[in-house]
Amino acid sequence: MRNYDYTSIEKKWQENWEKNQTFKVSEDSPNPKYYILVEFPYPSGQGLHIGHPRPYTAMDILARKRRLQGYNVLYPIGWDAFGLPTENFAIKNKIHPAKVTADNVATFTRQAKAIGFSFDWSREVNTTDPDYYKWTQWIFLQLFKKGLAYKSEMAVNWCTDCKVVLANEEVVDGSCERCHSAVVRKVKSQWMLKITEYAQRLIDDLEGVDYPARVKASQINWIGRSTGAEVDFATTSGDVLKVYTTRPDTLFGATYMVISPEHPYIEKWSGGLKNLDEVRAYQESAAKKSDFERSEIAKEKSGVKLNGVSAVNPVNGEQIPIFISDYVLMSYGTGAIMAVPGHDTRDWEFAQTFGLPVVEVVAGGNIQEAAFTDCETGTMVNSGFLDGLSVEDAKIKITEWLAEKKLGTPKVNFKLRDWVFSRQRYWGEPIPMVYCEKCGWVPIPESELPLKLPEVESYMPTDTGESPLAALEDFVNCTCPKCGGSAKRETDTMPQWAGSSWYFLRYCDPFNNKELISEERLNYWTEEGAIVNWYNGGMEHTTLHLLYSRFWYKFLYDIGVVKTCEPYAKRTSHGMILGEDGQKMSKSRGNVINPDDIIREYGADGLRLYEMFVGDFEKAAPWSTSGIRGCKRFLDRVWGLQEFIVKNEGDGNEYSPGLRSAFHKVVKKVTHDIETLKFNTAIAALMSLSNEIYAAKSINHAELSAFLILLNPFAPHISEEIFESAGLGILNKQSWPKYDEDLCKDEQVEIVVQVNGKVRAKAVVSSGCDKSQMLETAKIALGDSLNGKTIVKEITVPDKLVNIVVKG
RNA sequence: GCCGCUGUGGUGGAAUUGGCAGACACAAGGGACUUAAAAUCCCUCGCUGGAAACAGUGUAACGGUUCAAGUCCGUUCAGCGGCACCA
Repeated sequence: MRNYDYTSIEKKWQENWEKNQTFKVSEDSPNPKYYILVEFPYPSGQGLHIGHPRPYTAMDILARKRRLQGYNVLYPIGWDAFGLPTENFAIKNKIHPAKVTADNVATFTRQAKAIGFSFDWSREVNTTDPDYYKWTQWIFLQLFKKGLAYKSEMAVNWCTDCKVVLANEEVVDGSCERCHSAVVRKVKSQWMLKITEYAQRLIDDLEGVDYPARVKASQINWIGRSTGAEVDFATTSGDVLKVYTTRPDTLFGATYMVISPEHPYIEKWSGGLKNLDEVRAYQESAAKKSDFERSEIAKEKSGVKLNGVSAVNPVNGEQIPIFISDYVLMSYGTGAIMAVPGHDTRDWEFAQTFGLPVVEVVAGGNIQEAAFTDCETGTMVNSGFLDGLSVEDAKIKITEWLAEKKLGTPKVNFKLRDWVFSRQRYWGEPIPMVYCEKCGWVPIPESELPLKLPEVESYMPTDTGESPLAALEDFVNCTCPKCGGSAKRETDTMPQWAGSSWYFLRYCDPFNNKELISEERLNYWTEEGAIVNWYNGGMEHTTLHLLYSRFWYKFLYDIGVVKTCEPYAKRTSHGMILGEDGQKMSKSRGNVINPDDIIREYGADGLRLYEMFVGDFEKAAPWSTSGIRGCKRFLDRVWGLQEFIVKNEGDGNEYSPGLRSAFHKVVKKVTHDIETLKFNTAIAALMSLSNEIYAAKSINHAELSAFLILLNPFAPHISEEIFESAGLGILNKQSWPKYDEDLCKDEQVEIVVQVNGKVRAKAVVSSGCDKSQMLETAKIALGDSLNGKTIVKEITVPDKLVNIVVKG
């Protein structure tokens, strides 16, 4: 027997697959389709991270299994290649970002191929390819035409280090998701996408898809739906101050109002304000604060009373003061609130600070001590016609009352904000819009797509908040497509999330330059309410890419480009691979593992097997060098199985009697475990089976074939090699082994014999025997230990256990 | 604060969903082979007592349901993730 020379074996099979285009998929197959998707990587300069192979191997296992099960499998890959790190690297090293991208893609490709992923490389897409981003731009134009893309002057999140605007989703704990630098507010004119228009559907349609509960919960949480009412408060200035509240039932307890420091009424009222200087000073200090400072919870409530204007509580006619305070956000609801200090914690704190009256309108707590916010148990008091009602009933009654008096309407609100879609950087898709003094914002004609990124001298971001493209006069100056007059191009580019919001569609028809995707291809790949059957990706994208791409897909559905309203039928999420020290891998911690080193030392199959064996796929797992050694040891033993190969007796297709049930059981286990992402237990079952074969010192062709096919998705190279050298043919042309439920059972089974729930003996019975036989055997096994005791109860579980309950 | 999740040996983790807790590995210890080491193979391996058979005990803590609880229910503690001055 040859040595297990994994390096040359892996190379041999990778070349074989490439030459034979083994994993190339076409639409003319008679087999049922199955579309498996992994998140395409951002090709960074560091090369493939040791964490990448975890999800990619998992879905590769599924893809290989599905092919062996007779499906026409699409398992594609591509590159999400626009982005800041590439641009920054290009600036630092004075290389064009396109060149940096090409180099990085080459490295990633080499590494991915070396791990033996069964991607269909012929469908590779790259978001920075003009033939690709032509369609990203096209989608933007459709959004604009439907009024879902608009330019707006607004306070945005500005990363001081990246010098770029961030979407809300990209701000984590007040700092930049990517570089962790401080994020400040900056007023800028930005392209926005109306994702809020889809908020309700993004919640509702989660019902029909198979996502992990935590993913659904996160998205619902992020969208943040609440129900309540908008209520109009008249002011002494003769205006109507509209507020949003989830607790209209507490209206009688509203003793003051608060508006955001950015509220437009402040300008309107400025003439009549006696303390305008104080108000202005507060507005300024609020504007200076970063989002993080402003949202710090522990801090004291601050604010300024507006002297010279007050409001009237519509239910009881009482005059109440109006304050400005930064605890009221302009971006949520109406930017103004009615304050009910008795029943809202923030209002209570504010009232304490400013010595404002606290009125109890829901009995059940102690409002001297703290706000009583419970909606379940309280009873309405001090509330006129609401007195005596439960909170729930009071909400209904007051809402009806408000509607009748035309003072308020029921209202649903969302925390979700529109998506800030402009980035002031070079390396992104140009936004295909021009600004004309006469016509305003005008889309460029679709025939001019793609609007290519021009070559520039300097990619340096600017502190002024302008894109580097703004310095290019040839690019900026253009003619208005509508009136032919002179106009200027938009110089901001799209965020990285743009290209990834629809890439899975392009895989179905990657070279179509007439349409985003052809009708024919779309029909072929769409089924059962979605296009992608199974999408695996990181939890960190739950409220970013996953939400964005659902939004775009719904939009494409609305304009008739796709056939279903959800893109992904099933979503799963993998855990991270941590460093050996249990910390996140990072250069600064010095705990980074390089996949190239691992492949050299343990082989691609060893790496794949280890990453699948390391633990629960959905949980984070620390890297372990001795752990991968164990997996390599198993592969060595698999190689060693070749010593025990014997010719089958009989017709040559049968498992040997001694291993028959073991094989059926393992086929069943591996078949099911892959579907539920329990790769670790599937591998454990294969290890056990291998140990049994070692004990038997014999494996016939039927057994070897089944064993190798089961192992193949996990360790494709070694399994193909042994399969071939045993004269069994080409493994990837075989079909997935079947199991027989009846043959999974052993003829004799060991049962546990308990007395009063404690194990007292073991016994062997024939499988499936009846209750009386089990009891009889159990009593023999117990011997005379039951003497003198009264049997109270006898419990039997078929093929498992007998429990005899005794007294005395 | 709200929402979601998790807690099992020295370690990663199993346990057909209520039926022998610790599968499969890793680490450790002992042995075989070797001049030696590596590799490989064999044995031991939750804790307590015992030479052993075995007995007791044990799944974060306490309580409950049940013939039977890691699994179900209640309370508490600890940790992780998401949201968060969102009215």
